[in-house]
Amino acid sequence: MAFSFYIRIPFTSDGAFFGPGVNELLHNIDVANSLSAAATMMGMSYSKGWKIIHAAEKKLGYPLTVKSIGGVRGGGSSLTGEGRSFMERYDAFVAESRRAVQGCFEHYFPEAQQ
Amino acid sequence: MAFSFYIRIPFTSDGAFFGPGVNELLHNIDVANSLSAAATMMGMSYSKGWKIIHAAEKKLGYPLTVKSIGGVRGGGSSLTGEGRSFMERYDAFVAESRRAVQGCFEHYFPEAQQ
DNA sequence: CGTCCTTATATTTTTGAAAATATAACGGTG
DNA sequence: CACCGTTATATTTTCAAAAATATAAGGACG
Repeated sequence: MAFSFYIRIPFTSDGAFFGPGVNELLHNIDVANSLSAAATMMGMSYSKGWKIIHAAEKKLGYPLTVKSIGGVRGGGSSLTGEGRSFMERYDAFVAESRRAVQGCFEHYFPEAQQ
Repeated sequence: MAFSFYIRIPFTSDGAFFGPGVNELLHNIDVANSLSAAATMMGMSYSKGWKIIHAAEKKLGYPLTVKSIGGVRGGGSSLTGEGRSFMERYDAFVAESRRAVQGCFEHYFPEAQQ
């Protein structure tokens, strides 16, 4: 018996805006330089990916990605400095939190280990 | 800006079986001695409450509640020793985990504090 | 200037979860 | 023995979230 562990960062009380979904999108945008490709990589429709990024940027008040339309290869997306920073900090935050929670879990549910 | 924090404990990879919902149900059953009343207390239909408890007990392989049908006041539900233990340990697990995650969050997202 | 592939939305369709409803059994109590 | 409020389920209905589809615009490039 293991445990699953999700963290989302809501801006206000009206819902989460940053979680594993946005984070994975940012990672994929960083390698593909394309939101379209990033979404496809994770089996997500472009329109959903766009909505997620759009909502996160709106809540944060600053862009996570820079976009271009038209031109070579039709355009593309890449991370802003703030976008990369947010992604990296989110990664570290989740990894560290996970270690702590895993420790708590093993303490309180010893019968669950294997 | 705050963060939200959910922990669920899945038995296998096929989904969570114990989370805040079951936990709150157990707490309410403990004060009301009734699953019906417990569900109502949290704006949940009886049938949904029953399904949640039923699924958790099935996954765990032992009962969290003892039920009686008919008799005084129509019957009722109360916690088994294992049910109370699980609930108490879940409470402690979540509280301790939350403190740790809050610390991580403040470290990585200092701009989010107030 | 027509072709590509992308971003950017709006709109429609699908689907899966939640809610509501229905029915039965049970057993003290008046 | 009828009543009441509960557990126990199965079935139907509602509804909101997700997915799919559609349409437009942009700009390098051949």
